[in-house]
Amino acid sequence: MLLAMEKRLREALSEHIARQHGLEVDVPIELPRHASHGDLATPVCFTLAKRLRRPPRQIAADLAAKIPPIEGIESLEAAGAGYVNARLDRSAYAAQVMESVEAAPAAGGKVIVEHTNINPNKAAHIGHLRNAVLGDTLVRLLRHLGRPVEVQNYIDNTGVQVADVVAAFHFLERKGPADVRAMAADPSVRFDHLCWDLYARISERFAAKDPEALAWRAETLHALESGAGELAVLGGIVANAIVRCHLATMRRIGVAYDVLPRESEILKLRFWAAAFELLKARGVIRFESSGRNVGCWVMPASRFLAAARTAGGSVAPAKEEVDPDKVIVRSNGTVTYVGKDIAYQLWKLGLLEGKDFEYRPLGGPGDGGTWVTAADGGDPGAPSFGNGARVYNVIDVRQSYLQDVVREAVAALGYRSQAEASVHFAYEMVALSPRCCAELGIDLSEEDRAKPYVEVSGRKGLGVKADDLLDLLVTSALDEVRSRHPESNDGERRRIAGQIAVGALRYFMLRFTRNTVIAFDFQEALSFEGETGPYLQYAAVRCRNILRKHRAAGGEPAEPSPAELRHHLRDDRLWQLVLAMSMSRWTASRAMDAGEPAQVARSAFQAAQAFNNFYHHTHILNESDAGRKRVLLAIVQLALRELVELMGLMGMPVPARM
RNA sequence: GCGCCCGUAGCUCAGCUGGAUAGAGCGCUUGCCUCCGGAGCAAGAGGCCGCAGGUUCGAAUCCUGCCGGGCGUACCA
Repeated sequence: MLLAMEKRLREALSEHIARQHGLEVDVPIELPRHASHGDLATPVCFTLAKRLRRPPRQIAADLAAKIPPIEGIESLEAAGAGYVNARLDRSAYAAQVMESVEAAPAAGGKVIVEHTNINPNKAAHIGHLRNAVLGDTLVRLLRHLGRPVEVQNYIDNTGVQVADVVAAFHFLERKGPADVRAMAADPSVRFDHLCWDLYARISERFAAKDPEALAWRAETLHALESGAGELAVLGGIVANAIVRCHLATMRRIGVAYDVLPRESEILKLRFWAAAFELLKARGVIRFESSGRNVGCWVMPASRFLAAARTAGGSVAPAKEEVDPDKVIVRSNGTVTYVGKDIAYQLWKLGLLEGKDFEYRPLGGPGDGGTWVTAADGGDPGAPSFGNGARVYNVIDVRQSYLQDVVREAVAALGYRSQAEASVHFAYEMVALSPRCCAELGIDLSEEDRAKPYVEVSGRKGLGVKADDLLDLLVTSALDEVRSRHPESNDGERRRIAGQIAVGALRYFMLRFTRNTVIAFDFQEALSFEGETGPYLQYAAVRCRNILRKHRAAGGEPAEPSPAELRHHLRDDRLWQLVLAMSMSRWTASRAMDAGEPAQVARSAFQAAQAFNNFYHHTHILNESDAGRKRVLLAIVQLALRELVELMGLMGMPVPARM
């Protein structure tokens, strides 16, 4: 509704300016910070002032006086040094907002969002949670705005990281497929947590350049890539079991996927071979017959380094030993990670002709309708995936360089518009605060101690596991619920505690903007007071309590008459509340334009604050004026709808009570 | 060296793409339950928006240069 009014005002102003002054200008509309400045405002007269050579205040006054009436807008007035402030027709606006939810605008082409992408060799940690929450919120935002979305979670089941854990099982632990399978199936063993420790153990050997361990790794990696032998079998067991663990963890926080494209199928179906031919044929990569990268296929730096491009071509290496060209195929003929990623990106964009996966249902407990790639023998009834009009890769900012290479490779192949439609949805890492390290009992190196925060490291086993954090949140929420609801049964208390834990976690991951490093701290993450998820949930629960009590007392549905709305919305406080509780679509749209899910979090918090303030100042159920009571109850319903909508965008559960 | 990001209240962060008097949470001080649950509300103290120039009607926001910090820059993923 707000979005529609904003649009209407913008169009009316720009039309009038075009007619009156013959100027085509962008009319920025903003929400004034102070209620006294109206409901919507524009500073457009400041830009007009220059071109018309007249003082902005005069133009504003002129505009406000001469513009024909706009439906839904009660008045326009010049204010300040040259603003035009608009006041909405309160009762008309409120009546519309209260009666209907705006339908989502028309959809565009399919959007693919790839997120989570955790190496299937150990438990998920807090950094992965940020990725999944950000990705999932992006998905919810897009769907809310009417876009068809496909969610992909790429599984690198043949990479070094899996190989390392497989090597640890086989060579270090002397476990065979049967043993590992049994461990993975044992409900008393947290298999992903076990692998976390095992991975850290064998990584120590690699870090020490232990030649024996390095030989194990090479042998295992080779076995995984060829897909033959006991090590390969072990690899399949480990990766599949860990993927199940990750999906279970993500299910706890309400994150699901449409399809899991796997590296093993990409290898078997030879996606890379097709991409390689394309890259060679179109001269995107070249074979090096001399120099540092002799025997490799490389992508010249001028292709992807912004500096090199703007400088007009060749890159002058600062030092001889730095070669900015990117190796795509190694001198031993194997393809690098970027190469594989280029092939995968091409497939996602529908540009890898003649290559496609087959799929089968993931199956198993709680598969949630997820499909997984199959090299052959796929389900003939499987949907088709890939071929997106737009692709978001949710990957942390440290991968920017590689993502640039992938994108520029797509562009260099001649697919400019598809490259434009490939978005690296980057975010900063989750690191550990010094206090967090101390609480985990980690003794830091001299070097790390000097830093403001320490990076999570799977190799060092340094980090906070996602499940552990969730368990802590649940325990903490459970204590709170127990003390508030001594009468309710254990099952219900657990359910509520779970909802609070998820709400707290998701809000925490979203309240920081994408390029803020989160220095993780238990005290902050476990807080349920102030700007937190439970604060929002509690505001919604309050709405529900009021409405429930009203119904229990035999109250009528809250449908204020137009006259009642007109009368009672003269109260600025009530009007501001109506306005604040009708912004979700505007917020979603702004957040999407800015590519910043944190704006949804912010906005939801502000809505909850506005409601809580209202709640404390206004008694609703014992209001004696029947008309005013209907208006107040309608506002409560509006607030509930708004809060549920915004929390839904963030994937936060809304408890019935708490 | 080069590239990207960050520097705003004691701490953690917002700041709607250049607009009106720079905001929130935590912490601190002080109030608020005869009333819809206090996971709350209200008030207060706390700011050379890293520094210096520049652009303009107007700069926390844009440009340049410094000073701090982080991350990249692998024939690892």
